[in-house]
Amino acid sequence: MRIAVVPDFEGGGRLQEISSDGGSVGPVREVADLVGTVADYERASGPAPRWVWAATDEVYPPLVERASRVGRCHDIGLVETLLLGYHGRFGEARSLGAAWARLRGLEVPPDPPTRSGTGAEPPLALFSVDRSTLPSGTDQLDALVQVHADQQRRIGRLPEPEKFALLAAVESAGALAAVEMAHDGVPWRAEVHDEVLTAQLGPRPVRGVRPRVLAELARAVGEAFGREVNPDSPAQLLKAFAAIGHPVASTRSWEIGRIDHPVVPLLLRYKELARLYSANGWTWLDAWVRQGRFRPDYVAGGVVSGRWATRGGGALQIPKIVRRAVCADPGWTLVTADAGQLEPRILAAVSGDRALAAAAGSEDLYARLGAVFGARTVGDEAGRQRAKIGMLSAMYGQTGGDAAPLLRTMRQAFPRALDYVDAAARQGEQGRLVRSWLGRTCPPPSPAWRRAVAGDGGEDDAATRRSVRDRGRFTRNFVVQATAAEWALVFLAGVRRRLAAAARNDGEAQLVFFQHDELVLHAPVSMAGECVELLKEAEAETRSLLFGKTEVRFPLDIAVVECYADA
DNA sequence: TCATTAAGCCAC
DNA sequence: AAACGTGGCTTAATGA
Repeated sequence: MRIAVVPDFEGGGRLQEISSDGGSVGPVREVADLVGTVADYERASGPAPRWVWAATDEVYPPLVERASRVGRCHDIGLVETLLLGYHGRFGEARSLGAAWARLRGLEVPPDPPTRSGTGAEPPLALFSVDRSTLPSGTDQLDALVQVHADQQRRIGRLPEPEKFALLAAVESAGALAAVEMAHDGVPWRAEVHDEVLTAQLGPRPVRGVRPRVLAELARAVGEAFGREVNPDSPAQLLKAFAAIGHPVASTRSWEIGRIDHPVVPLLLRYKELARLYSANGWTWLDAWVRQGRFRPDYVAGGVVSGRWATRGGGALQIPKIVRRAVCADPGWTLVTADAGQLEPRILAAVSGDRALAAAAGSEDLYARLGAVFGARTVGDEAGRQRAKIGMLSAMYGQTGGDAAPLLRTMRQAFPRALDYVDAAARQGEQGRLVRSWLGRTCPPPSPAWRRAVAGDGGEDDAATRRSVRDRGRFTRNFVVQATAAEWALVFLAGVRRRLAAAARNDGEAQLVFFQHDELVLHAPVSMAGECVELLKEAEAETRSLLFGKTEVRFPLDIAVVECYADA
């Protein structure tokens, strides 16, 4: 059963039961207490409803705020984005109002501007404002029901409707999880974070002053150069290096690291610490951690490949050293699950390459590949490294450095896998679209790209060739990265469903962090074993839902730890 | 003065 | 070893 719901933003709303194809509809219900009504439906026996609403990030937060969680939903905006993308219409407006306008042949309203993040500040109003793009006077519930029915029809007409329906379901489930994780937050010990910072940088300075260690390093860098230099200024560094007889093309760490001069270690250390200070220092701590929780503002489906993005807080780039501050509450534990070597395993599964699939049946795929790259023994680390670079080159389109001979070896040993990514690259270079396993579609090239490639001769040939190759690398990587992202979404949805079933009462065993191919659960110590089992079950389910019977394995690196840094 | 761009580095 | 995909975020530099 599906239930379309439109909140009135005063605590109530209107609902209507609909069939899954959207065809038959029940009577409209008007309720004053939406939270209670949703909870009643979720508690009722029988199959759980799938809530159909315009946008999860608008409708769901007030429910979660009042401890009313749902199992499943259909997010009209996210599904519209996927459907538009499938037909090469990436970037067109995706709101309910836009979809309704297209359905009715009316002028399509632009999407409302995205709200900005609030940092650690809690949202002001319990019920957010109505950001509907429907023309005033339109029956919002009626529009919702019609657009939903239309989306289901459009999915049904696709070549592989079941796959796309799965994609729509997990994209929506991800949106639910994103709201819940933003609410629950990552357990974060500010005092541990402060200890890490103090150990690295010296005590917290007053506003506007460099921490002691950074100030000392900056002074030492200046002395080594024989002139005053702001180490934060690439332009000044370039001049300073030229002045000491070591001209460099850039001030990137790896390039500077090759220079033999006493300033180099000082500068590299400065860069490392300056990064920590500015990106995840005390300012970040003040802005993003409150009452022992870091609450990232996730943007489900925010990346073209289907990965998530974040708005402020940089939750997807938390440096390793800072993870020391992520600690379970007393009596609780963290259960982390990392899908190791996910992308090459995905390539093995989607390409159907027998040899690669066989290697992907083992725990360490790269080690198994080592033999192909001249490793004499199983533990030959150099052979394993060559295998890894060869594999990554195939998936990322690297051609420089040592990649070329390794790629030739890859092509010989794993022809079908290489054909798969090569074909995607060719499609891209021809300006065509490529899709993930479930049907997420890459954006088309820009009009400027098409003009340049169509080429009336006057264009810069080298630049055009480069943008063609860039596009090829993008589509080459897209087919793998986007499928890996949907593996992660299916997994996430499975874990989330199992956690809800395992909950003994509200608030137990939460999903608190999701980072591309890695999940972190925060659970009472007594539930750790249960969580480990549930993660393994979800992996098995994910594998079979996506790829049916396959030799490929997706081994999870699971750790039960007090601190994330120990995972 | 404020908005935008470039460079650089963090994560996967 | 160092021109290889997706991003976010910060500072310096540039421009209106």
